[in-house]
Amino acid sequence: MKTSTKLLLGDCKTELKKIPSDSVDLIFTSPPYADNRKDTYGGIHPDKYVDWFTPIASELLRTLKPTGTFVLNIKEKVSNGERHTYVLELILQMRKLGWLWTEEFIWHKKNCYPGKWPNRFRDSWERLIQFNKSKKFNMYQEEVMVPMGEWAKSRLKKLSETDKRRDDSRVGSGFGKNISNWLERTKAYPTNVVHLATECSNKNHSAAFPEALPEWFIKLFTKEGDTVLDPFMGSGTTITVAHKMCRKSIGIEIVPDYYYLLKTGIENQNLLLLEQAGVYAPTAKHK
Amino acid sequence: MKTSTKLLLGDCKTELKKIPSDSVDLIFTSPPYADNRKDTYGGIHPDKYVDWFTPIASELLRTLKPTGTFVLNIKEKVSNGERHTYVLELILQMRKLGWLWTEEFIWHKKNCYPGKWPNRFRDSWERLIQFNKSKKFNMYQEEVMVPMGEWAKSRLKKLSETDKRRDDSRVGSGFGKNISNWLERTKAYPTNVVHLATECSNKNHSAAFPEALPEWFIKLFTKEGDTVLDPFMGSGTTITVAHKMCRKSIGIEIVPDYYYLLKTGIENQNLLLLEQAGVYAPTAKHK
DNA sequence: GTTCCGCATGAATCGATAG
DNA sequence: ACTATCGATTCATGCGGAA
Repeated sequence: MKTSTKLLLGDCKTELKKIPSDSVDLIFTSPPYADNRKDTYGGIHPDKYVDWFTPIASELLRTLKPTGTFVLNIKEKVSNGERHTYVLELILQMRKLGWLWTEEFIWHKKNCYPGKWPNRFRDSWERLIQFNKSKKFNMYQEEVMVPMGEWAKSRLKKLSETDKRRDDSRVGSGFGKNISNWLERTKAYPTNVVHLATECSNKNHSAAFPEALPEWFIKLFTKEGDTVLDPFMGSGTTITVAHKMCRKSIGIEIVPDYYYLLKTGIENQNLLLLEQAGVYAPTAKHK
Repeated sequence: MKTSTKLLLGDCKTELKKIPSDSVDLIFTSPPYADNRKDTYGGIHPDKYVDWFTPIASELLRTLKPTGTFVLNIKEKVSNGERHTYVLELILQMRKLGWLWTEEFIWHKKNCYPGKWPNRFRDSWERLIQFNKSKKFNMYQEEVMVPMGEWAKSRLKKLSETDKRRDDSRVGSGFGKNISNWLERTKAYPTNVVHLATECSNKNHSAAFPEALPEWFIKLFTKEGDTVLDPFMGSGTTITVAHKMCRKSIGIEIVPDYYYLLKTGIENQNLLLLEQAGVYAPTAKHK
């Protein structure tokens, strides 16, 4: 299982040129939202957002394999009491560049930012816009199947608890195998709404999105050994997950602190894997 | 409690002209999606959708009160493997006409249409796009508050007891006022994701959306006696709900069958109300 | 070892105040 | 008039210490 993680320090507009054409299976990224991250990408003004993103989108199109997918996590800000239109304009612009707008997934955030205003409710969803280079792209739907509705879920829960108790008195009866059959039959294909909580107050790293989010799309659009690209790496959630899932990955980050933090993190992770191999492999022999 | 329901038979583009300016508090509608309802509005081609809707949007803007709200339920079709862009273009066009794009709610359908395709999942959400005529509009947020999450509820209960004790030792510090705020907090404001089930297999009428959907927005944006308009009435869900909720309403429908069906339905409903009044009012006297 | 509670913390938004 | 900063508002979640 050979994986590699390549990290690039710099502005993705230029760093992307180092990546060969038709080489990436999945681009999953969350670019700085307009007027955010002032310290890094200069806090792009909403009105300039499309112009800023256009050359990057072109480079991304070049690097993606024809069978690959680009998932863009973004949400428009409120500006002067209205939702700003730069995301809508961005989608139209991307199509002009040659991207296909295949789908729009919704990330329904279980725990969204609090607050109260006279004219609007809390914003609890973000866009996950799926673009493709061609109509034929890889999609591994079975990898993200979910347990069926609450009815089946609760029933299974009780069933399995009963079975646990029964299992003590029925060792080796082959009953467990039936259960696993049940489990597989109660799975269904998901929809285009992903319902996940954000990971806040995580001491070590505060990411824009939870690991489960890139994990879901990496499972859906890549297989082991494929290449995942995140041109706006940030704290590196996408890259970390890709690495854990045995995908090759390329991350680009403009802030040195983030870059070096993740570089060290990945190196430690590799070391840990080596250690574990060193620890567990021999003990297994002693059995 | 005087309510009225006015039903108009015809193309809303012309029928809307009969409605006075600045007279409507809420427009809630689900227009025929592109290429749907071929028999009625001629199955508007996706590429012509914005042009077709523009004059209607202008008329709607005229009829709405400055404090009113327009909620548009719509979702783009898949066309040639891509999501069509007519909804995005429509939003941009509406702003050119003078509408403010205040917010986009998501209707997350609990039970969405079944199906399986190799390149996409089932579509389980629709847009509920909120437009306004001015930045100051009526919004009755308390009307749609929801029970807090189980976790917060149990914790708050205990927290408030601690605070009660503290309150005894701090009389007159103005602290008590905050406490009473917290004590009554068993409900929370909702978010901009509305999570409702579709009404499937309703024998008599197949509506585009469940009654709970217009009900939520009617509660949120109008009070009793206000006027609700649905220019694409269809089977009349919005109008029926508005009538039940003691709002005045205006419905426009181009298909005679739908029009007469609802006309009869509303008349029967009124008759029922009269009957009930006739039955129960006298018995009350005998008590 | 559980369960319970206190606390910090968010890709937020508005309105007021200040340059 | 137009932009920049700041405080107030609010709620689900995970962590860590306590019973």
